[in-house]
Amino acid sequence: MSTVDEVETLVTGAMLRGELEPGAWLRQDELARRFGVSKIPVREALQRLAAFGLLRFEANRGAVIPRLTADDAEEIYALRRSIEPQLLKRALPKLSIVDLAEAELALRSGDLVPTEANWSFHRALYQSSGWDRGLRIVELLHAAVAPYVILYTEGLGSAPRSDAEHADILDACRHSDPNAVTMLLRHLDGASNALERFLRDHPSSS
Amino acid sequence: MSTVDEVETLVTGAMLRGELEPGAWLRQDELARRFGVSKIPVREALQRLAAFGLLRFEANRGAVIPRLTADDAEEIYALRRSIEPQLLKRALPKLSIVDLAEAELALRSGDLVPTEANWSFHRALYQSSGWDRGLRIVELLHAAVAPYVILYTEGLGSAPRSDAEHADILDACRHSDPNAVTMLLRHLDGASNALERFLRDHPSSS
DNA sequence: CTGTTCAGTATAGTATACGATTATTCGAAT
DNA sequence: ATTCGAATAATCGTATACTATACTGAACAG
Repeated sequence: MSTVDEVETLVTGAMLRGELEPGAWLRQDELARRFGVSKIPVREALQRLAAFGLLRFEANRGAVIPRLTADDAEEIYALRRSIEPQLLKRALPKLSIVDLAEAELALRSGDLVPTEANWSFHRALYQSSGWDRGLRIVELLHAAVAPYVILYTEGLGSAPRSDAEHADILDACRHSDPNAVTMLLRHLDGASNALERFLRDHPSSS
Repeated sequence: MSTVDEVETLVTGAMLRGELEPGAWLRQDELARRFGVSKIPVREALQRLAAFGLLRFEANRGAVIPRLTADDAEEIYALRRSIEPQLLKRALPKLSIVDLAEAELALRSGDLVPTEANWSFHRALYQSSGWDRGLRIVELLHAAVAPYVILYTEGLGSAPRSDAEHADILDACRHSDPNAVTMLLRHLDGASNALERFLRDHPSSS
């Protein structure tokens, strides 16, 4: 695994855990020091993430985590709803014991940040689809909304509604029940509505 | 526009025009010399493209244009069929004179490489959707299949079937006819089948 | 007191340099 | 003639170094 890969993993993880707030500037020297490398691999990793809009390079000002508008959230969830059900549909007949165990583990791990646990759960169910591009796109869509999902769930203590839906989906997956796909769609609808409502009520100060 | 952006545009364009064959190695020094810059911005641009799977970095061997399997093509077209109709649907009521003119221009420009003209046409119809992430994802999916589309259309002289479908779609768009969306879907189905058949008949030597 | 100019500082962006890894060449041995 | 291996060349990946741009704050003018 190259240095660039490692830095990318670390930064993506930080985003999924909500450690990088919207509007925050990523100081290249600081990241380089923190990871014990030079700026070069740091910049290359950031460019990868910028390719997906996970952060934005502004000329001579560096990389910033963009603030999302309600429209952004609408787009991101539209993309997720387009792609994720297909990933699940393809993975459903191929789901292994390991996949199911990982999904269950993600559900039980109360210590994880909810957004990271959420992605672990979804990834476990998708990873056997064999569609690497789609999986990667979806991961970064998750990371893009993570900072906001954390904002609106904090205080709620790991949304019980979402947890229940996850459990239901996992149950259906255990029986290779194709209803899992429509349940996933409804689950995404709920998440989408919640986030869009939050963003309209709390417009990020530019 | 930063140096990295320029290099990225040049390399993406080269891919869309099919100037970079599958399996080809991208020599960083050579690209740097060709563009009159150092390796650093070249590598950063390549990392952006690698993020989408448009090329792959192999440890200590550099960046290579991956060969597609029929499964890859299936995934790519599944993603395109998921995303592009939505882009068109959203753009349809907002299509401007300029968008339509650009689309028509792309149809008429017989001198362009077919894959580049094809993307010009589609982009013209999608760009008013306001969904930048989706647009970007779709562009790179186009670029990913371009080398193969060129292979199987060469000799055929700009597939007349596809051209006719484009003309029909454009016509529907002019009247804001929502049928344009289903026509687009069928168009993608046709392209998908053609490419998958080609790849199964001509499996790329690893 | 407010606005503006002008150093000084911090940071980004790119070029150069160099060790590390991989590919290639060429001669020797079978 | 073919294969093996060591020396050479080519290329990558990253660190260091330099330049350019943007931010900060103090001195000054209005």
